[in-house]
Amino acid sequence: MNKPASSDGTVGKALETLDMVAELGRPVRFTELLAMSPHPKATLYRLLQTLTNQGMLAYDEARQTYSPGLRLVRLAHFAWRQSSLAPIARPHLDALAAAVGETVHLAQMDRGQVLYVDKRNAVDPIEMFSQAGKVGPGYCTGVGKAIMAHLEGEARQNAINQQAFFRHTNTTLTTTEALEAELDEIRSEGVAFDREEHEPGIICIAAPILTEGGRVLGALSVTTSTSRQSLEQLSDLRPKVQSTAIKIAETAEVWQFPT
Amino acid sequence: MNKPASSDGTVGKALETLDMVAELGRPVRFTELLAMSPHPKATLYRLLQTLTNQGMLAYDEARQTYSPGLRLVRLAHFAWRQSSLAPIARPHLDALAAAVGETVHLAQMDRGQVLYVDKRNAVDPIEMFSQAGKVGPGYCTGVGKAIMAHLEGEARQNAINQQAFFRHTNTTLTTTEALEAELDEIRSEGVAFDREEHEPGIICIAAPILTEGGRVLGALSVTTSTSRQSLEQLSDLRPKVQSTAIKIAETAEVWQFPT
DNA sequence: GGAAATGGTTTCATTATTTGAAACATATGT
DNA sequence: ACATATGTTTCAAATAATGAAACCATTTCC
Repeated sequence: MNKPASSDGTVGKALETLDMVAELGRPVRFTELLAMSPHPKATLYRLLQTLTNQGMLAYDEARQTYSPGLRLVRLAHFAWRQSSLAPIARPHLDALAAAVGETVHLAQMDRGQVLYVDKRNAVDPIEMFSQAGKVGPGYCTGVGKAIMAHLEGEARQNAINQQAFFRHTNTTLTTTEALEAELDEIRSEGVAFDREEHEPGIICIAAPILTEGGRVLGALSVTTSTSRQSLEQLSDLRPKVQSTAIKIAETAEVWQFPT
Repeated sequence: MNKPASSDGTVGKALETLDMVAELGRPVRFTELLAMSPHPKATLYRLLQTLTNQGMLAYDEARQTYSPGLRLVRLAHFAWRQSSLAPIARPHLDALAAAVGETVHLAQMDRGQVLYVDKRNAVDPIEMFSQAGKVGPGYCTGVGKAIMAHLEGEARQNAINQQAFFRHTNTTLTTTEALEAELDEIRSEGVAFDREEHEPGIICIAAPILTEGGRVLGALSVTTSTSRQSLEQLSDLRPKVQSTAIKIAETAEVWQFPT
């Protein structure tokens, strides 16, 4: 009886494998996967075959490499429409972006990481390179902290435990204690700031999107660089950011968005 | 020994179930799924549990409903970047859209259906998975026919066999014979037209994206309405559409896009 | 040219997971 | 309280997954 980290039978293993391929972000050969996989050759081979049959992976005959398959794009379309805040938040994000003229992000939490579900880029007519679907760390982004600050009890501990606490810059919070203190602060403050904790020169203000009952659905942020605005200037945007968050929450409530 | 359509063991069943939930496009209750599922109660129950654990489905406690989960969005991000033509085609689509001032679609084939992987809308800018990830029929869209026309032998028959041949309008092709004749025509012509076959008043011109070796990677189209342009006017765009298709193919070749 | 290595695929007896009818819970309505 | 609809758990039987090893096909090295 051995415990392979965490998995739901064969399906779990298959999906873990799919993740491995996807997160590499480039075509991979069988052998390379074998090296990082916990499974023996034959098992991995069949997992990959199954995933390929199913269109979850694409196999390039010529190069003998695997990549994530297009079936995922199709499935994600539905997920994005139904389970993300993006469709609901759209007009509000548009308005906010127009008003502040800076980059605006909309994010939700997915297994301890921040998942960006929509974005407005002030200047260029959209960096269409799929920002939706990108993931980022929770402990050193404005949206991540804003969301975590409003998680309760177990969910919060869970999220905190999943953080990597890698020191990206010298302001990055690198301990659970520091993060917890910051989250309490954010909770009472109502907004979160990213003080160059993820990337030097990049700062943001973020507000949680909270339901009537206090459940956190996601967060949104306005991001800028220290060369353009100071933290103080950013914090002047608080009313706009918060009211946008509230409007999104209200719209979600009307639409009966699942929590 | 019974043959449940087509499946790869447990993983196949799980993914089929995931598809079912996703394609309904709205939250579903257990019982509703049970009705359409080939599996007994307990089996379906556990499949759903597994998928939920894995983040492929989201379960709304309050409403007791399942929806596609956000993990899909995250996975699809990678799929879209790696396995779709969209990143490669981006500048070319931009240019074409600017030149023609009409809606431009980029599509690939996924299991007999047209999968739109990018879009330019003359007016409003795009949101990621709202357009990308959408699927449409193959037999009555310009892109669908353009792609199928350049599939060879078995692949082509396969694609044809997967068509539903539902009569959307009175110009819709509703038999394999009619479609095959049309595909031959398209192949020799080089471009495909949608003559209001899918929606009344909507017409388009589409060109296949072909590799050096004649393999079809996808197709792109310019869509308009009969109130704005006639078929004849649309066909004047042929040079622009075709040269864009060629440029995309060349870029794909340089980038070693997997076929 | 031949040997060895590399990378991918298949076999098959063993083992573990999945299965599903039925019993059990837990609401929701009468 | 009763009935009904819906969701969850049990457990022996059926099935599918496993993985060591053999196999096949290329490429690389001597």
